[in-house]
Amino acid sequence: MTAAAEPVRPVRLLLADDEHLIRGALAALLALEDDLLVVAEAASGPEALAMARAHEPDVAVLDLQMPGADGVRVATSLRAELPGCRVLIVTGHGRPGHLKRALEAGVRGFVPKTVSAQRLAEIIRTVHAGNRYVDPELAADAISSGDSPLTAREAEVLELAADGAPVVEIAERAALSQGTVRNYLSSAVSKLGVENRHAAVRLARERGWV
Amino acid sequence: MTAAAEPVRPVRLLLADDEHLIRGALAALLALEDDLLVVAEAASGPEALAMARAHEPDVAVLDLQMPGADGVRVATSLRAELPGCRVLIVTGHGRPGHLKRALEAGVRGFVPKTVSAQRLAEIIRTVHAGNRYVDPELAADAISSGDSPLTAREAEVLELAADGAPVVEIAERAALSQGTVRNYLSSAVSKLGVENRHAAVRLARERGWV
DNA sequence: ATCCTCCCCTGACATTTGTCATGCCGACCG
DNA sequence: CGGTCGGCATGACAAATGTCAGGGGAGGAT
Repeated sequence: MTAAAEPVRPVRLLLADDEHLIRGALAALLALEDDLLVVAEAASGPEALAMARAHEPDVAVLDLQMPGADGVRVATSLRAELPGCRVLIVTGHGRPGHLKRALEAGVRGFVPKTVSAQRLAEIIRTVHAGNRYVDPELAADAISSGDSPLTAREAEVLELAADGAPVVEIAERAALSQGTVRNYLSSAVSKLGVENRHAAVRLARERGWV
Repeated sequence: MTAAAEPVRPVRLLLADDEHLIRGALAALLALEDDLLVVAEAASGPEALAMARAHEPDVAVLDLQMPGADGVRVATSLRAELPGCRVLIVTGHGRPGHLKRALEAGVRGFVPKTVSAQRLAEIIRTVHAGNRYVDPELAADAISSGDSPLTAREAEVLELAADGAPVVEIAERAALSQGTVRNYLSSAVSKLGVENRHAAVRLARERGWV
């Protein structure tokens, strides 16, 4: 484990996760790999962004759920500001919609936290080399969930219905008649094959369609 | 860091978390402490129970959300089978109700994953010494959220309503008239000060009242 | 013992939500 | 050009949900 014999420049990493315990542990484990170097850590979305600007890492390893701005949002900003920085998203419970949003934001890797640290190190190298990596199981979920069958208005109305607001309020906010709102809701419910609008909201959220 | 000079018997730990990445990292970090020894790991509730029976650890460090049986359920079983084994629950997003259930199950410690590894090691020692430790912020949340204002039946009906089932079905499963079911739902809604039953379900879940 | 309060339960009524038949408009195709 | 299809929009009707007034019983307080 010497330096002179290894002229390779290490991969510089940014680690962002709001759970100190995990972030610290992860940093310790990744530090064991000779070719990886953690140059910055962050506990929130905005902090991750600031750290990235300051340290210009090669790869940013971001947790999906963080206070301030989630991993995907950070990735979007990073894409614009630091095009050379690859983004790898790590997540606890991977919902199909997140993966889709993430890929659209230019994220290069997407893995659940169930992988081992060694595997993660490999994936970091893969991503750094310019390749993509998404967890096969999450990918399968995303593909099977497919594209949204909802029309623009249906999605809009469903979103307004998300917090349990009554139809009158939705109608007002969407500048529609109550009947029309019910119609879109009903249509969404039948397209999604669920019992009522609340289940529809849940499903659409899971699939990332709202 | 030698052995002969330190005759203390290390604290034997069981680590249970379904996220391999985190569990592995945690094990590595805790291994750095001379007086802590990870003797078993598990990725699910039942597995944690089996491991505990086999290795009889001094302290079980359990994640709250695991497949099979959650941390609190495991703690309950452990309490009966291995009274000498202290339980410490570690959780990502600490909802007030969980803490209450955990303490009732005889858990000795309850901390969020935002603590540092060093702090966790200290807390493990605290718990092993027979003392209790709960994260101050979580404790404050739990106290401020208070006890459930719902009666037994109200909670029961609300739980049956949780997956969006229609009233008729709830009435059937609870062996009540539809009117009664509506009544309990309505009562719960007004007690919780929310708009409709779905919001009530969400709130009650958050507070741990169902 | 009697009152009072709280919980459990019910049916009738008003409101909200879900479903249906229908019309309008723009896009695409023959 | 005329026809057809899918998205947008509406109101009338049926079904589910929420609200109300009230009756019966258990347990604690006076």
